[in-house]
Amino acid sequence: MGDARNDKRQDIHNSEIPVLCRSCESRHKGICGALTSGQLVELSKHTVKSVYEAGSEIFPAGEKSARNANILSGVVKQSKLTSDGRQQIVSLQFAPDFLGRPFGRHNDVAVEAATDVRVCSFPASLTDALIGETPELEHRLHKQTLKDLDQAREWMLTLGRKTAVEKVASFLYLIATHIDPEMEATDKTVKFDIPLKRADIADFLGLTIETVSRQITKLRQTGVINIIHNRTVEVPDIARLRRLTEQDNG
Amino acid sequence: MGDARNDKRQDIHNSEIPVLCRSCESRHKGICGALTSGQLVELSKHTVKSVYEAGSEIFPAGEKSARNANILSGVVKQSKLTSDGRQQIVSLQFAPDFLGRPFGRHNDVAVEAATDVRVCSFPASLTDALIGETPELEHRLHKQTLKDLDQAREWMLTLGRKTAVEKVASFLYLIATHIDPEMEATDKTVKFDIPLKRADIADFLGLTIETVSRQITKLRQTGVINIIHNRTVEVPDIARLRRLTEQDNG
DNA sequence: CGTCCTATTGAAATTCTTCAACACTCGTGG
DNA sequence: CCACGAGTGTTGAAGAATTTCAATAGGACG
Repeated sequence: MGDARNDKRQDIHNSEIPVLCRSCESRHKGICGALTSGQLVELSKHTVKSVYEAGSEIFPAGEKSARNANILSGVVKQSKLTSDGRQQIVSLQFAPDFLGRPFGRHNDVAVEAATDVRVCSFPASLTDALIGETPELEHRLHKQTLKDLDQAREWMLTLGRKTAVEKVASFLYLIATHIDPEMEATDKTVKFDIPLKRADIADFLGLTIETVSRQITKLRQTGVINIIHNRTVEVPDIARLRRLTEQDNG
Repeated sequence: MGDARNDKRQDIHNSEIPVLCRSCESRHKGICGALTSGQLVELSKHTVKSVYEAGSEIFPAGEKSARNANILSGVVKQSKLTSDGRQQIVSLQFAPDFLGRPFGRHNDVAVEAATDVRVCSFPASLTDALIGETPELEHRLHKQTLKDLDQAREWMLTLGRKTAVEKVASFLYLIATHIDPEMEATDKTVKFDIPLKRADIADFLGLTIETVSRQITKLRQTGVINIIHNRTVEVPDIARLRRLTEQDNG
């Protein structure tokens, strides 16, 4: 990050870092990088690693979650429901993102595993206490919230103003660039697995399953993508896909 | 807020508070409440009050804004554009919200006055410096960012999964409850001015002007609202309007 | 082998948009 | 005082995009 505020990390020696945290991405890119080794030791005493199967619920909607977590691997979806059951996915999150709300705010969003997911969870009260003693921790959480806000607003443009093909192209482009950020620049063929099933893609794009399927077919027929298998996609020309995210001819 | 972290405000005496700030809503409900009187004096030396006419640009899109601001009055819209000119409003903001991005992050959003707007602006570098010395300030900014994120996600559900009538009802309900938060509970007839023109409402809802107009007509014909004048609306039964935000029959 | 889950495809129905015409308000200037 | 034009909002009819309903196919698993 090159952030001057990270100075306090200097007192961390590898030998003092809990085994649990040694190889964890959150310690570098995630929020745990704001903590001293002493704090990490304290945190790790209350920490549980767990695994959620694809489709299972991590935190229920509409409750102050008693625990927070860091994503270790997998993709997490957050979704909202209307009273009559229509669903909208409002966020996809990847390792090493933080899950849950600080300050006891309740969050009217259901948190579910989209793929199999591994997380490292700890009591929410502990997060709040650590925030109180470590401004750098709040700073990191704040930066993630700003990033989440940017992504939400970017997606509002997609939901409100893009056509069905553009939406599907935007989704594929989002996944491709999240799997490997380098991918944005490359001119080589790019191959990846879509971490969602069609129903989830539809709920993320504000479309029906059928429309998603038809648009994928259209992208395949025009050579923008190759479908290796339902979930496995090849993109021969990522720049062409990116162009399609904003103009459905092209 | 009843927040224990506000202790440092005890050293503020009214006599020491800059004239500029004395009657400002931001000092209580906004971010300035995190500052000591000394910091307020310092801030006020670099502060400018300005007025923007409805439709004028406050900060351009895609630049690191050199200044930040607090809204004193009026409604501010933030919008995103596709390369071919389609527009989506991603946020409406009211006094005493903070405008601009801390930490020199650039923000790919155009900030415009929806109504006539008064703001109190100051150099972004000063905000960053104050954040460094006052954790409570970052805490308040963080809380506003969390609120913005919740609103963005709520609106994603509206954009992705609601019908045209539901969208317009959601918009009217949003405005009604923002004009006066008490309004949510009342069973009396509620009257207010819509702060946006039809084109803006359309850009906020992901619809066309014509569809917005037709849905407003429909709501009028079914007695859900009375149109006093183009921008002036009466809602006889706010609970009925709220019900319409999630099911277009009702 | 049958069943469940996931995904695709077709045809009809619906919703929303596009294009076009018209109405209202407000300010300017003859 | 009235005419004119710009900006804003409404309405109708035709067209396009997406959804809905229905049928089918493939894979995973007991």
